[in-house]
Amino acid sequence: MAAPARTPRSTWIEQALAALAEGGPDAVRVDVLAKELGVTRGSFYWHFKDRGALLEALLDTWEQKGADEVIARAEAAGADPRDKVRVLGTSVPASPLMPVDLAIRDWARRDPAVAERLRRVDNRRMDYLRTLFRSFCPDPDDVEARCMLAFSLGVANQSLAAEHGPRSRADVLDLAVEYLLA
Amino acid sequence: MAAPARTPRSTWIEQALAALAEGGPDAVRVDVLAKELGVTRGSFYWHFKDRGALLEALLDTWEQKGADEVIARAEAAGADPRDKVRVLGTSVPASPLMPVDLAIRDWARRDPAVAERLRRVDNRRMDYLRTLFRSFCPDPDDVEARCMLAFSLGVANQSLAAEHGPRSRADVLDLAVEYLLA
DNA sequence: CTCCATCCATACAGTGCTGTACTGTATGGA
DNA sequence: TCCATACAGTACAGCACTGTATGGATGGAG
Repeated sequence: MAAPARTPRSTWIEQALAALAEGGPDAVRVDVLAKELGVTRGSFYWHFKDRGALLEALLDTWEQKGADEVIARAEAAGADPRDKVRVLGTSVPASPLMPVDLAIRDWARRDPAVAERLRRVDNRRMDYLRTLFRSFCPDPDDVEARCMLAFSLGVANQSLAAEHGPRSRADVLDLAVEYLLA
Repeated sequence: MAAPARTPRSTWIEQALAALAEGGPDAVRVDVLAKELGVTRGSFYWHFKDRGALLEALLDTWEQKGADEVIARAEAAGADPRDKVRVLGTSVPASPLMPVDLAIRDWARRDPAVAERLRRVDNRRMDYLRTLFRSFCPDPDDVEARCMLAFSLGVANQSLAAEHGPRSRADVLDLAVEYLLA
């Protein structure tokens, strides 16, 4: 048996995801991560060919669980598709994965390979959303419009700095979701 | 009279905005801009104290015209507030300022000073949106929900990689806007 | 014509990061 | 006991970029 890894690959990837969430891909620096993990870069270059390989690995893990985690949480909400949408409305903005998501979205704007991954993940999410809305909304155009609005709401929420007077953001989010479910 | 500046401050700022739009704040590099402009950094350090000063100037100019330009375009659309919203729906995604906007939005997530500027601009925009929706929508909760959705749509549109089958993105955008105007 | 302000070039020191080569070191299996 | 595996440390070369110091060049004001 091999000795248990002291700083296994997955640890580097996790730390990289955190760095990505905080500062974007440019903040994913090998020696910064090494310092945070309390080791030197000697360890890193045993696990990864180079910095690019880490970025690839990071995107791989994100792409795998990017769509599924959110969908699973919604599915756990019960039978009513409207309830599932409501759960998405409250859990998505609060998710710790959201900052990673936003960073990758920004990254995708300038890296076609990342854009391609994002396309796949977004399509999976959008397909799921459509199944939810279709179940209580007969007109396909209407479904598409509401899905687009719902998805936009989830994505943009974190980025919007606007305030709402007496209302909290969570209140407005609820109002918006109910508007889409009407 | 002084000789006309060969590479005036404003040129540096414009180029910096382009770089920001393409690669985020980390891509705003003094010597890269200098090469693009065909001069050396000697010129830059005559106009600006350091790289930080350029970033500040860049944010200043963005903040000034960030809200007003979009609003002006909507106001020029005629008298009907619904038409103004429609104009926003088609002109905002196509605007060349949109990439800058998105880059700043991402930047704001990690820089409180940028976040503060964004807050001011977003509030100006949101206030304007509210006046539009209020004119044909009596319930304040409803106004807030629709404004949030409309704003989200505008912001998220560029970042969403999802596809819509037979429909084009522009089609879906139209559908969504009409849904909000119903 | 001369002077001064404006603008740009050049050269240099310094920093932060990458990647590579090489050298330990702890652990478990043969 | 010896060796291979899985890490981790050290040292070095190199690159990209920053900021500074200094020295022109150019053109209008006097």
